[in-house]
Amino acid sequence: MVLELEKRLSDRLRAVLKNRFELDIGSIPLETPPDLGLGEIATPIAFELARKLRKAPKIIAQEIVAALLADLGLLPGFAKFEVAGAGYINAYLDRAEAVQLVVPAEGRLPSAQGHVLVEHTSINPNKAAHIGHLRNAILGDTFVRLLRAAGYKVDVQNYIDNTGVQVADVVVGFLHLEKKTVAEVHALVTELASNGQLIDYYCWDLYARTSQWYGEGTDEEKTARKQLRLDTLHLIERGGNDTAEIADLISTAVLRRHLETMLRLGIEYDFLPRESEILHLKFWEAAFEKLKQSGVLYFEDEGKNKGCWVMNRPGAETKENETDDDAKVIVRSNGTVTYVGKDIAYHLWKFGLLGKDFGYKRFFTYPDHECWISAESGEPSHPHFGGATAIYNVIDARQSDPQANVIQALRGMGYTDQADHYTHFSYEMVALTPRCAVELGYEISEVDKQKSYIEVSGRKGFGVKADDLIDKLIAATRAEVDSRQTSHDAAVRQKIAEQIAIGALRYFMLKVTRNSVIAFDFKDALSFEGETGPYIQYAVVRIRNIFRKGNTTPDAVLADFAGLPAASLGAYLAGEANQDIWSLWLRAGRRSQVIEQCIATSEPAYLAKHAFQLAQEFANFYHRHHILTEVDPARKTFLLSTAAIALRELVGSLALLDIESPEAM
RNA sequence: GGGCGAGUAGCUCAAUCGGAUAGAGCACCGGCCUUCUAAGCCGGGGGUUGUGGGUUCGAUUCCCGCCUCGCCUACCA
Repeated sequence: MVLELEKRLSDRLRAVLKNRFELDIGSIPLETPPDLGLGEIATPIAFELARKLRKAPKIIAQEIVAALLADLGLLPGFAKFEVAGAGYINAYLDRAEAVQLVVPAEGRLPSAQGHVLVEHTSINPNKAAHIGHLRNAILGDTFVRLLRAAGYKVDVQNYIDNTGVQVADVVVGFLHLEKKTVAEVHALVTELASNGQLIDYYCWDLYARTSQWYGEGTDEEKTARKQLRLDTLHLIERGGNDTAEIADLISTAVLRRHLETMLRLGIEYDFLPRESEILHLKFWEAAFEKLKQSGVLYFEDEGKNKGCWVMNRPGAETKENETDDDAKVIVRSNGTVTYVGKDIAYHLWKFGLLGKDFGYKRFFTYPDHECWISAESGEPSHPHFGGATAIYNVIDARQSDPQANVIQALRGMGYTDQADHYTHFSYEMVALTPRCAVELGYEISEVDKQKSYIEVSGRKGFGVKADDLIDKLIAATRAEVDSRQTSHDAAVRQKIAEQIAIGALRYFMLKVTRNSVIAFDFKDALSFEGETGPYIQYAVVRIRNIFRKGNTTPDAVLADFAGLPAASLGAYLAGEANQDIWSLWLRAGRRSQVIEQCIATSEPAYLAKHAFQLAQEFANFYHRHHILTEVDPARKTFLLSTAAIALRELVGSLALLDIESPEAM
């Protein structure tokens, strides 16, 4: 509703400025006044025009308002306009008309065009997922839901680096610390699965042990171990040997665990491109030719990068006949390609610019769709991925440099449109508070104790595993549900506890904007009061109880609502006494506006905030108006309608955050 | 050294393109359950927005200097 009315207003303002002042203003700045006494929509446009027109802003505002009022019929939904302060123009909505716009639909946007590819999660398949990975996946998954709500066709990808050093490190652990053969590793994977034990947990410890082992022993031993690590990496990259087989076995088993963990949070994927295929299907070779042809890569024959193929960094000033030692190495002097090089090839594929494709195999089945994985020679019949018009990479802020290099390469090759539609959806890490680290039994240094947070480290095995956190949250909510829901049986209580726990976790990760570090603490994460998922879910449960006790349904109530005359609607929404009700309707009418804002800024936190504020306004309404004891039947219908719309908007907003709305709590 | 980000209430965070009186939650203090669920509501104290300048009708927001913190900056992936 608000989005629609804002569009009407800015169109009308543009027309007024054109007719009256012969001005063509591209976009009219609109904002929300600080309180409802000053209207619902405001514009400070008169301030901007003051200098251009050589007039006081107040005079300009008065002229604009006079023009708007003269043709008020051209602006359905608006009641009046006023000049306030030094020159603000405040618009007051026709409240009865506005709520009638909210009832039929909210959350719809003019359908967006385009095929979008979102990549998220992308955990190295060598250990269990931890809280940092949860932030990534939850952010990505929520953004996918927002894009789909706006009408985009979206494919969800989870990139799997199954041939990297991290996988190599656990393979070194299996081969040289545990001295296992391929057959023994195979047996271990089977045995763990049959005992209900988790391979990713097993690898979590082994990876930490191996990392520690590299740094132990004499200098000679250290050098030898380092070499062992490199040799193992190369064997895995090459493929077709026992070492690579172990890597494949482990990374596939761990990957499956990651998909299971994420599914607990309702997160699903469409395609899992793997680095092994990027290597074996020679994506890089194809990209290398294009990069050389376009001049993005050049051979350095001087300076510290002598013998390498390099590219200039974004913003680098290139001087004639001078070696740029700051250039990014893409092909090393020994002929091997760096990570960024492979990433450029992969991103050319994402935009359909590489001239090559993966093979595809089925990998994981969700209730309503299949998740595919890359393969050298796949199934004959398969969907096609890649060839997107816009991409979003949910990757933490520490990788902004390599991401910028990939974008720079695309731009350098002349793919400016693609570069413009390449979004590094960056976010800050999840760290632990020192208190939390101590609670988990880690020994931390005096220096770390003074910090407000400590970075988690898979290498050190330092962190909170995702499944452990989810289990802990469910246990905590289950205890609470058991004490409240004595009439429900255990299965129902468990279901409710899971919905609340997952809701709390997702909200916890989403309420903070992307670029702030989350200092994780069990105290905050296990809190279900105040600005949390459960607070919002609680509002939903209360509304459902009203309908249950009132023996009616939202649909029935809204059908009656249609029969209410506009005049009585206006009366129910007018004045100071009803301001909380109007405020709730107004908030309910903002979903489309919020979705649009989230997409424009790549920031799901605005939707989380919106859902919370809506719940808060409902809680306020709930305490001030006792609905079921209202004696005037028409007003009772109106109050019930207010609850019905609040319910619809709360459930709808939560669904976009993939937070379920329990029946009881 | 260079690049990026951050510094806002005791703590954790918001604040739309530069807009009106800088807002929430937690914590603390005081009230509210025979009423549609108290995972709730109401009230209270709490701020020189790191610091010094500048730009202008207007700065938490933009520019410059300084201070503090984090991350990135390898022929690692």
